[in-house]
Amino acid sequence: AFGRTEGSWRLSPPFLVAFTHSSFFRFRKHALNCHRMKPALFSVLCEIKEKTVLSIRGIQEEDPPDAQLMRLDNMLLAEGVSGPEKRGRGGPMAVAATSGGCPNDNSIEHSDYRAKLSQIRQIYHSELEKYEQACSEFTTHVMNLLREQSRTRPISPKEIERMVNIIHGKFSTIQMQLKQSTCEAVMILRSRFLDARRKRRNFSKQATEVLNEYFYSHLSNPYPSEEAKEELAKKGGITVSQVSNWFGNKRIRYKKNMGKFQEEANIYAAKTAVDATNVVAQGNQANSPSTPNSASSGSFKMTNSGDSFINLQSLTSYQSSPVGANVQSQMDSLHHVIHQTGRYDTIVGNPLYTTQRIDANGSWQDATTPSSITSPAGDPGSVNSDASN
DNA sequence: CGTGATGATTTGTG
DNA sequence: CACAAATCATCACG
Repeated sequence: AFGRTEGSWRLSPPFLVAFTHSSFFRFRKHALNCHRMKPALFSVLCEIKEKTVLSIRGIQEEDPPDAQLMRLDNMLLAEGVSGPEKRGRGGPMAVAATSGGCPNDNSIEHSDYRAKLSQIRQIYHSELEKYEQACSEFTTHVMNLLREQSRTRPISPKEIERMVNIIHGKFSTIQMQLKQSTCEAVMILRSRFLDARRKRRNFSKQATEVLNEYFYSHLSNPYPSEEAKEELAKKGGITVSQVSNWFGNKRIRYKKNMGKFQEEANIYAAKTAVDATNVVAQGNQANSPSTPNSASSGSFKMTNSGDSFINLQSLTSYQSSPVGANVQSQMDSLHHVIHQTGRYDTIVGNPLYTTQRIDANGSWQDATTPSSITSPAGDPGSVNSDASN
């Protein structure tokens, strides 16, 4: 009767047969109860029972795979399969819309993942519920049978309890199977999602625009702060980690061969330098070190004083005395503006001081270069004399 | 289909 | 943990 409800659980037939057979006795029960030998028979049965039950008693094995079940439980909980039901299931709707106005493919993939996960969760929960229901049903059924039989044969409450425990044990192993397969499904889904995440989609025009703008206007120190990253992420409709990835890739690739990026650099520098040039030009004339530029330098660390010094040095014809390091971003822009306005004809295939600036410096990251700070006149115009006429 | 561009991941370092 | 560098895997284009 039990196996009929759902074919999937594997209860061994003998386990069930023992109880279904009891109906066979039913029609004789009355006769038996009324039999005059019944008390005697009962006592005999009790006697036999007395001997056998003790031997059975010792087999109260506690299941050792308890730890594994805990592990599965924990994983399911961590994966959000078990635990509180979060949202409506299944629907391909409901995407956590990104703040940017851009169609973000990542969220699409994510929602797909979520949908499938919730599907798994739904199945898991319904199965679990079914199991529990069936378990309690079966338990009460068995208990009723045993109670009924206890009138004809000796059955102590302890035994009933033990029986119930056995049943629960059986069902819990089934549950564990369910949990295990659910875990597997989640793992498969997860790995597939990770693979899918690796599937790359190019950023939107807007995103690359914003990122490149920042990169080339902070070329001497292209390390956006956390805030700046968030800002860029918001503007570009991508995540902060994507911004970080982008800058990591960009830095390494830019450094690797800068000639390839010259055109791009000029484009973006010209784009952002329009306002910066004015400020710089004024700043140059006034030569005021304390003028805080508003546009390009937000909240930056600017720890590379050596770098900035070299930058300024490369423009000695414009800058008579050292200025605050926060002007350097405008310098970066200015570099390219000069390229474009002054020597744009010769720029092709000839990476000028931009290249050499980086080369002379070695890298962005640790721009200590202690030598040039104390002795600025060490190698005066070797690098930049041609560029700054 | 080959190839460079490009986003993401991995590995190693401080 | 942020970053550099190497590497992977896909995209986009001829």
